[in-house]
Amino acid sequence: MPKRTLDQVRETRETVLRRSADVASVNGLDGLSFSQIAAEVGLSKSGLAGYFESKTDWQLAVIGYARSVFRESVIDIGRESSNVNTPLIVSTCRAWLDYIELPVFPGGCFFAAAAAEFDDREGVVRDAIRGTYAQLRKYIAALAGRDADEKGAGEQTAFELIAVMIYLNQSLRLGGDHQTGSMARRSISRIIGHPVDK
Amino acid sequence: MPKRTLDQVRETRETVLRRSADVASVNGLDGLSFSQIAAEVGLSKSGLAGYFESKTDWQLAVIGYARSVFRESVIDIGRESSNVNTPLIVSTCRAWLDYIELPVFPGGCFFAAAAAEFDDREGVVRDAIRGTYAQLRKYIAALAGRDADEKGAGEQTAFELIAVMIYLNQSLRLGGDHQTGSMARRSISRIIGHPVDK
DNA sequence: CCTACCGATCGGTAGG
DNA sequence: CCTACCGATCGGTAGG
Repeated sequence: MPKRTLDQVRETRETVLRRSADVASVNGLDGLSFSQIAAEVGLSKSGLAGYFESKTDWQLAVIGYARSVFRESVIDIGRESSNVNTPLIVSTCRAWLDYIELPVFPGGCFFAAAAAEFDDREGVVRDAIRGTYAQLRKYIAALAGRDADEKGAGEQTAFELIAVMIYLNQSLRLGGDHQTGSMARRSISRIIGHPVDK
Repeated sequence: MPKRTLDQVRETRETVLRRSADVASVNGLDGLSFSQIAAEVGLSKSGLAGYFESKTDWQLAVIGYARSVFRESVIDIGRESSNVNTPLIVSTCRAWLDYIELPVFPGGCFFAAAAAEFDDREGVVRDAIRGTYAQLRKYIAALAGRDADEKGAGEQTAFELIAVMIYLNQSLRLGGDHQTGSMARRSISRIIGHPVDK
């Protein structure tokens, strides 16, 4: 008979992953250390490490968790707030702006940070980040391609939208630029052909 | 009488900074370690550390060196290759694309990597990176504003250009996307109102 | 510019 | 899930 129920284990794991994703959004996925996160969630270093096979396995689990946060904060909210006056691409861009500007993760967009950190290192972590971006590009391209004239216009729109979102995120995190928000909104409105301001 | 001439010291320092910038473009500015770079340039760890007051001072020197590389590779080449058929904004974008795609630094754009790494950490390193972006934005906005109708159009153009360049860089480094180059060129051509392909 | 060292921290494991 | 340990590496410094 286990000392902790399966639900308790699941809850601890959830707490660990949430805290890990928050820290990784600021310090990077390599900036995660077992000892630091363990202290923050009230475990011993080895107690925490026991939840994962290795640091890489831990990083993959954190990426999976961050993906679920992005899905809930951007994709799902975008779907729920679309209506007859608000096409899905517009409501999704609004949820996306909120995700970046709130920000949902304390270090801003988790995937912008993770991509820059791992984009030159081969391995399963980079593969997971690449897959996340590929899936996002495909989803946004499908939304944008619905009311497009030319073939390939959806892909082009998705490329430009992601570019603006990444630079908006970087500029907000770096600080010192008070025009960023309005310039990003002007670009997004032009790219999707619809005002993005509420 | 010093054992090494001032020119030799300057040459060693140049070698150290070039190698440091190359490594930092891949592993990040925090990924630099005295022992690793020292071994690569044939110095002892303390021999290398003696060139700088601290690791932070070293990172600032590397940023300054990377700035000179960007200036020579993008700003200066852009100026030299402008002519009656090629506005400065166009030739600069072409040099910029080369800087990213060659790539000049083995890890792609040094400043895209540095910004993502330090954008959440207060201090002189972040300040230096922010200043570099601010200067670039101002320069590009001035180029783009020359033949613009509206006021503020130059700033908007600079914002969108940098966004596309950053995402082009990220997508190339992450790999697996064969459309990136042509999509970036299509965006850039539209943003500056002039075909960027040679 | 070198060797030799400092304390701190890392990921990981042994053993319970 | 804990304590206690491993070898490796870090930035930095003492002393020459």
